Order: sequence, then C-alpha cells, then structure tokens
Amino acid sequence: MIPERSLEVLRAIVHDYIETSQPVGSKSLVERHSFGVSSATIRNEMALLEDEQLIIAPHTSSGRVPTDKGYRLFVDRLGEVKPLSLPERTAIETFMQGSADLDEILGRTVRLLAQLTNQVAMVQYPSLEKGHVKSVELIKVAENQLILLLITDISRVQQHLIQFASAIDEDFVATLRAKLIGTLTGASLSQVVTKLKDFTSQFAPNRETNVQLVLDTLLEQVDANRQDKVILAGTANLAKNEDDFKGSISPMLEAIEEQVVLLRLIQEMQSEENGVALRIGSENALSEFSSSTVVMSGYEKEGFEVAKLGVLGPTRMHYSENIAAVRAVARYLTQTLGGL
Amino acid sequence: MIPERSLEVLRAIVHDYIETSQPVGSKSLVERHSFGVSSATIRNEMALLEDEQLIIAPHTSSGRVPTDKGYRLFVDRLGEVKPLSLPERTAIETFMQGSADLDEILGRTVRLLAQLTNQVAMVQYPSLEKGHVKSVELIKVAENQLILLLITDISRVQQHLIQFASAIDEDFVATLRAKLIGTLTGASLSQVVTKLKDFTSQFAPNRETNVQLVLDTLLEQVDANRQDKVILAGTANLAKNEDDFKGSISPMLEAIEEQVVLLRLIQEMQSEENGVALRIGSENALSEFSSSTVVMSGYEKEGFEVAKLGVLGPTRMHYSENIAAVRAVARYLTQTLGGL
DNA sequence: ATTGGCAGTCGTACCCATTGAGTGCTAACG
DNA sequence: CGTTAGCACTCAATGGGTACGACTGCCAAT
Repeated sequence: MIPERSLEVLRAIVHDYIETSQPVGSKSLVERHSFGVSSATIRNEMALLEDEQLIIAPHTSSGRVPTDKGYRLFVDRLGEVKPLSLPERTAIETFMQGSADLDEILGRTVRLLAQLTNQVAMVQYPSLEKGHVKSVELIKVAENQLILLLITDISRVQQHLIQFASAIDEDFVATLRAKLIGTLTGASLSQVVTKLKDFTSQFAPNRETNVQLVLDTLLEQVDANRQDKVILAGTANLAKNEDDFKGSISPMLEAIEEQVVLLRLIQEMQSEENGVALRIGSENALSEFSSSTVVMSGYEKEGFEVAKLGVLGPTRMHYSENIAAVRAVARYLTQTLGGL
Repeated sequence: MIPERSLEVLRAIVHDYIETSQPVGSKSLVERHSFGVSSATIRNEMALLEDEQLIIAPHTSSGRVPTDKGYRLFVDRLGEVKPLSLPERTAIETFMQGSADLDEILGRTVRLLAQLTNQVAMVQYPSLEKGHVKSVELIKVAENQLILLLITDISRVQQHLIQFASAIDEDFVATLRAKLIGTLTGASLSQVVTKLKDFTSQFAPNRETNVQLVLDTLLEQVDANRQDKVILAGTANLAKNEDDFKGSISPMLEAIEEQVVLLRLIQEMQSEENGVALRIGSENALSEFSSSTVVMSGYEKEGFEVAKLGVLGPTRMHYSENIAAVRAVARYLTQTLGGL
C-alpha cells in the first residue's frame, strides 16, 4: 500500500537521523543519497510519510524525525540485520573464554553486551522455575545452624542459612538430607510444593518443628526465585546518550535499578519471528521508557529458553547493529551454557 | 589562628550554599543570619576567607562558594553531627527487620542508605581475608562435577563448580573432604595457603591431578575474594544532582560500575577520629570524583571491622545529615550482624 | 509525475543595551 | 582599630531586535 520509493525515503530519513541526530530535510536527503529525483519530489514523499505518522516535524520549518511508528516500520520491513564485524566476533570469543561459574559467565556476558552496543545491557538469570532438582544438601555449620543448598540443572545453586532455636544432631540432619534427596531429586521445581506435601509426617512429632523450618526455607527459596534476577551493565551509556532521552535520565535509572520493574518490562516481551523482541518508544508499557527502545532475545539451556537478555537505549539507536549484537550474544550464551 | 567570627561566616556560607546552590553574597548573608554587623564587615571577613582559599568567587562580581578546603574545615571544625530524626530511626528499624541471609541484609542496607541520604550508597561485602574457615564441603552433583563450598565465620558462603575430566568416585570425595576439613577448620583465610602446602602428597599419585584441581579452585576462591565485592544503590541520585557535578556524570557511572576502581577508592579511606572517613572533592585520588564527596564508615562483625559502607555525592551535600546516616547505618549493620 | 521557483515560517545566532547582585576600596565614625 | 556607609566598578543574566538560514508548502510549467 505504501509505494516502494516512499519506503526508501523513510529508510534514508531514519538512517540519516541516526547518524546526525539532526532533523533531516529534503535537500540534504537528495545530497546524501542518490535518488534520481529532485528535492521537491522528496518533499512530496515526505508530506505523504507525515500523513501516515511515520515521520514528524519538530517545528514548522525544520526537517523531519522518525516517529516510533516510523522506527517500527523501519525495523520490521527495511532494516537488514548487519552481521557482526570480525573484531566484534573475536571480542565475543575472547570475552567468554575460560568461564565455568554461572555468575561469572553471566557477568561477563552482560558487560560484553554493553560494550558491543554502547547501551545499557541486561541479562536475566535463568529461571529456577524451569529447572529440575539435581540434589539437595544440608550442611551443619554450627550447633544450631544449617546451610541448605538447592542444586538445579541450570547451573544455579541456591544457598540459604537456617537458624534453629536449639542444637540439632547429626543423625537428624543425615536422615533429613537422605529423605529430601530421595523425594526431590529429578523433580521439576514447580513440582516441589506437591512433592513435599506429606513430608513432615514421616518424622517423630518432636522433630516436626525443625523439619518444617527446613521445608519452609526450601519453599521460600523456590518461591523467591520465581521472580528472577537481572544484572545490568553499561548504565553510564545512559548518561552518554542523555540528549536523546526527552526527560531526565534519573527516573530511568530508578526504574532499572528496581528489579521488580525491570522484570516486568522484560517479562512481557515475547520474541518475534527473527528471535528478537523490540519495544520502541511508546510501545513500552512504562512511561519512563517512552523515548527508549528495548531489544531482547531469549537464550537457551538444553533446548529450552530459560531467560532473556538484551539492551536498552534511546529510540534513536543503531537498530541493525544492536539487534545483531543481542542475537549473537544470546546465541553464544546458549552455546556456552550447553558446554556445562 | 583564624578568628572565631570568620569561622562563623564560613559556616554560614557553607550552609546557605548547600541550601540554595547559589553563590552567596555578603548582603544575603547578613539578612539570613543575625551577625551583629553590617554587610561591609562581612565583606572584609570574606576577603580574608578567600585569602585562606576557603571560599572562592566563580567570577568577579558574584557571591562566594566554598572550596574543597572550605568544606574540609567545615566538617572538621564546624559541622556538628545531626542526630537522626525519629521517622528516620524507625525507617532503619523496619527496613532491617526480618533478614537472615547476608545477601539480603546487605542488599537492604545499601538501599536504606541510598534512601536516607539521597545519594549513591555503597556497601562492601565482608572481606573473606579477615574470616576463618568454619567448614569445607564437597558435593557431587554429576559424574564429573563437584561443588566446592567454603564456609566462613562471617556468614559468607563461597561456592564454586569444579569440572573434572573424568568421573570421580564417592570414596575419593569423602576422604578428600575429611582431610580438607581436618586441615583447614579453624584456620584463618590468610593461613590457608600455607596449610595446604604439602596436602597433595597425602594422596596416591594417580589422584594428584584431581586433588590439585580442587585445591586450585579453593585457593582461587580465597584469592579472588581478596578483592572483595561492593554493591550499589541509588545511582539515580547521581542524575538528580547532575548540575552539582562539574563534568558529565557518565565517567562517574563508569567508575562506580567498575568494581576494581570502586574498591580502590574505598580501600584507601581510613576512618578518622569520629569513625567516619571523608574525601572531599580533589582529596579523592580519582579525577572522576573531583567534584564528589565520599563518606565512608567501617562496620564490624565480632568486634573486628570486616568491611566498609558509605555514600557518594556532590561536594555540595548535606554533610551533617549524611555523616549521621552513614554512621548510624554502620552501627545498625554491626548490630544486625552480631545477632547471627 | 516531476520539477524549479518563490513566498512564508521559525529556530538560531548575534549584537547591544539594561539591569542588578555583588565586590573592593576609601573615608568617616565611635 | 574595628566598623560602617557610600560609591565606582565588574560582570552574568536578561530581553529585545535583527539578520540568517534551513526548511516547507504550494503553484505553475514541463
């Protein structure tokens, strides 16, 4: 429905605006790109694009700027994804090398992504929910203290200290551990609650309080991690791009510092056809991000998407490059996790 | 050496400047404070203070602004520490309530401090260095994987996954664990290296590679944590106070995001007489922070200072309040840790 | 459909005069 | 001798006025 050349003009406008950060006018457009037509013709095209709300003029006598809708059309129809450059590829390889620990891997990943894109990078921890119990451990560290370990198959170990009212004996700990392992090993985390239903009744009444305490901690741990964790890097890039954000960046910093908010933002982004999800400007549910774009992709462990990662930046960002980077890093992370 | 009234004037200037963020002139000074003298006299005093480099005029015909040296004199000699308000006290109490886990306690602490001061808050994790080994655990999670746990008396549990080339048998794990516990329990962390010196020789030659792998991981863990960890909150406050920082805030965000830099900053701050250490503006070693003030205090576990916490803000900050808040939060944290 | 031309709009930059807060100095005062 | 009033001076900030220039939108010609 929208003629081919109009789309070309839109692409050129988005491109130039991203380059120069200045509203782009018809004249500079014909200079920088070789359309075979004069600026007057381009002006007609631009008037058309403005009718479609794809571009807008900040004030009467200035060039045009893409709207959120314009960017959306750009990424959906016009922006081919640029493959990463060779130095970028090697950067990824070296960055990810020699990590064994999940914390370390994700930490490196998020910094890598921030560096690659010059934006704020986010990596969500794998959801415990989607994992299975590999083992449970109870370790006595003091007369009345145990450490509870929950080991899952997504390389994530949860630990928590349990404080008892009175001293506890080794035998009790040993049987409790054995029974927990017997009951839970192999169970998916969502099954844990039901599996533990009648667990307490296996014990003598005088043990029950202590057993219950352990169970509560265990369940709390499973539950507390339903709302997962996100790590950040490159928040300094927000300040660098400050001019591109309409208001102050302070509410944005507040929002991304608040795990709950950030998780909600991430949660509701479902990947689209090409494996990457975008929210451009006002498409974001939160008003703080109405001049930001979020680019997210899922990453996998053993064939299942366990969490997401991505970047957040101004709507005026290098879409092709950032989408490519997010996708590539997600793939590398999937690959790295597969090796564990 | 500096006459009493001059100091009064300095105090008033600092006070008014912090309030209004405008250079303060002699006239407004006599209006807002009841010196018994005229503005002309104050002008003479101010000329004196300027000779002493305690205040400076941004340009010829404007009021004066405190220099770093001026702030320093202010906090050292003139600023009485304001006790916290009642609502603040109760805020601390409720905020800290019901935490058991170290991660959670420190997480809450740092957010509390950020909220109380409206600055960037930092809390350093207790240094492993200063702790003692409570126990070591080895847990088999797969045919060729162990989790190594290092449990110390500062409520910090270190965990690390060890990947072996081939399968390992339970017996081996059990004896290794027993020997490790025997050798290390009670040792201070700095002793660990020497204690493990001839450890490998206790084992059959064909075991040695695997034993060594475990030991390496263990030592790496002790070592990696020599350079501890710092958590942050309230970075949004940087953006809020942006005008107070001379340059852009982006290099500052970069610096505080970089653990290494931040740790060096914290490390070299030794508490002064009143239990709080300050670095004002150019007193900071790093040029990024040349218009920032850092307020730090140590907190204790079992009578020993295990780490530091504090805030970072513009040199134009509410010194009395912030010093009071940092000190109070450090005390509360010490108290909370004592209860574990 | 495309183009050149032209009037009209508006933001930006610049100049310039005015204002006012604040200083430093000096001479007078108690 | 400290204090004060008075005064000349400085300089950032403000606002009006003007010229400039980058655009657009439209119209008539191609």
